[in-house]
Amino acid sequence: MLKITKQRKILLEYLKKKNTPESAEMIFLSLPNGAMNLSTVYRNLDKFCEHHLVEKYQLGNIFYYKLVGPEHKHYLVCDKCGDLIEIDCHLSSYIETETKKHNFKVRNHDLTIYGLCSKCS
Amino acid sequence: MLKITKQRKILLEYLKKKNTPESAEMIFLSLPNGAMNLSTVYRNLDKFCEHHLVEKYQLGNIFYYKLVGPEHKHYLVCDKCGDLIEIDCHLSSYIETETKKHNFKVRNHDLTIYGLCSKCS
DNA sequence: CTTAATGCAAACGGTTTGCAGCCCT
DNA sequence: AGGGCTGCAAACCGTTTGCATTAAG
Repeated sequence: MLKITKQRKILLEYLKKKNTPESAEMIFLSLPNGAMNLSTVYRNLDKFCEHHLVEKYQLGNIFYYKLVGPEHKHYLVCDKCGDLIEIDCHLSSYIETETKKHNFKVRNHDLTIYGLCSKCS
Repeated sequence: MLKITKQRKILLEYLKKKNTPESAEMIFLSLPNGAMNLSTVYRNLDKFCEHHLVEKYQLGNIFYYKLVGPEHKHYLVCDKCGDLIEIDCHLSSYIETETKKHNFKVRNHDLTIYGLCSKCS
């Protein structure tokens, strides 16, 4: 089970408010000074992932974390300003037919669309 | 324009044979000993990307490179053995409708499906 | 009590970069 | 001849890890 520590409460509370994918460093810098160590942020985010409380994405070389919501989502990433725009996932039937062809047992999937947002284009 | 050097010929020839996504290191290790430096592999792969000869993917912390083909493809990635299985992309209409909603100008997209391949499950 | 979580600092590893010399054109 | 390309080694940077200390159950 997951021990409830001061740091974990702070982290979960933060993630609950900001419900967009955020990097460990973004989170760390947003927290009150000295709230916890950067490695604690990393370790706890990974712990949360193990317990399926949080999902881990990857954009560029950076991992982004987000509380798992009831709905699976994807993101439009702006090349210029880096903004993330959430879109609904309607891929289940496509993924099912394609993976069945290869007898592949799906665990997860990840779609990212790159381009320019309305402000930047 | 792109200067034709010994190293670039070797690289392109290699990519042409092996038409699956490969990491810089995989490529480097596959080349005859001393064919070129690792940083030359990286620099040239990136150069090729700039010139749209090569596409750059990202799986885990590693970049994969592949000669651009006429068709856009996606990959099933096996959690266990790391194998890549190519599937066709049928996402254009989904992406078009979703991005139009947000006035987003698409440059590229990337779908990766994780799970277990037939051998490993 | 005893086991897991934390802080700190150092390591990691894939990728990038600075620089001197070399090679295409 | 000159600007791009290469090799080498060092830097980079987000992430991970080892270890001594602290706190949760």
